[in-house]
Amino acid sequence: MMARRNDHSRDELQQMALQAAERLLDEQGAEALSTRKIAAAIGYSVGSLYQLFRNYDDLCWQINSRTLQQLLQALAPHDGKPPREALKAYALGYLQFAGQQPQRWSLLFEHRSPAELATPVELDGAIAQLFGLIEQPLAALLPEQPAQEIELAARTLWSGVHGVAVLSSKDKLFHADPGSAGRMVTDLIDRYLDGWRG
Amino acid sequence: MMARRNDHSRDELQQMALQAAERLLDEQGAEALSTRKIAAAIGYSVGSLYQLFRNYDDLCWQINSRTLQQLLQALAPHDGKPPREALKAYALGYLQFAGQQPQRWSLLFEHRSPAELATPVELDGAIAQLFGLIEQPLAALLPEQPAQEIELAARTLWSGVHGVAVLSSKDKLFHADPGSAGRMVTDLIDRYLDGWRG
DNA sequence: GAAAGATAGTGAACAGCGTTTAATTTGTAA
DNA sequence: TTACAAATTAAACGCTGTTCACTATCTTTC
Repeated sequence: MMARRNDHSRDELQQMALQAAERLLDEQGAEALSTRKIAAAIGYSVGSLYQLFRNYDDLCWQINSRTLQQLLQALAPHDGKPPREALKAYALGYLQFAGQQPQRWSLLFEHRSPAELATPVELDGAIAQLFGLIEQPLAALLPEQPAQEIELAARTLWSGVHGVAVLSSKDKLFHADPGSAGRMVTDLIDRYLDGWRG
Repeated sequence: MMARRNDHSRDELQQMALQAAERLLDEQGAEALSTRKIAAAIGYSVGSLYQLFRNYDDLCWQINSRTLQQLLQALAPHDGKPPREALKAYALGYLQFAGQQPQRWSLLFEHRSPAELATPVELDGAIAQLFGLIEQPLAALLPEQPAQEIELAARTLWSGVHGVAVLSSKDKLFHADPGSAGRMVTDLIDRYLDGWRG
């Protein structure tokens, strides 16, 4: 009744585990995630999980990598818009994603790994990709600025949007109005961009 | 050789525990914090800790409350400055604090408690206090704006600064220049404020 | 001062966690 | 059919937060 070798390939098993983990994450939060629960959810023992993932942090990173891909996909449709609208649409999409996927968002930005384990390059790359997305409309809006200035402005502006998303997702903005976060990011973008005109 | 009732009062013990916890936190990170280590550090057993704190989250919240007080104290000296300088000084102080106390900062903003446990009012109050600190110079800079608008602008601007601090403390800004975070927050404040002139 | 009561303090226990490993089952190849 | 290799498991280790019966200590009362 145990040890079925050809039921699923390694990759299939990996996908099954990640999906089960994401389900648990969504339903019970990051605190409740555990290797044993994930293993039980796919009908395997804990030890088998360790043939698919190097350790628990590796598993979390793979979830985060998928989350980041989904986030980038959610932002993609706003590609062709006029620069300022594109920036606002990215920001609102960012906010919306954080609001709709609170647990995955939380795992993405709050998962602490032991200091000695470095975050995988793949994850960092996706974040860099996100910054790159912002640079394009920003460069269009500030044509006289050198690339380096655009780079810094993109990071500045997007850090700001990220900050709103973070505090908003934790209900730390102290504003009863649920739409205030949206107004805040569009306001931030408008003011910041207008500030460059002077 | 055990059970010394009059060596320390309840309050003394509580302070000892919090100090020991902060020391462990600073030296080994939030991951390494544990009730047993804290108890051992003050020469008591685990069970005794539970007479001082309702649970581990309560202990973390008390650490966070102290951290927040220290942060507010670090910002206090910039009270009297001209509005725009005050805002920048607050922002730089915020950044500096995050950089100098990375572990406490991390615990403050990333400690996840089981969802059913609500964050204590005391903590929320300190965050509200922080927002209030920003509203003053902002109101001076935008005298024609109604109080509600100032409130929202303070949250917007400070969320932005917070975002820079968060990404900066995690080295997710991808900027070799270590001073770039400082330039980013002052840039953010300047542009945002200038944006209001139009 | 002795007895009684209250409480600070203990340490073992429980259930859970991530992780490793010896042993076993399975599929494949000789 | 036998031998080998790989997948899978169960048990174990050391850790975690938390609880609880028990003991040692102090305080109060007689």
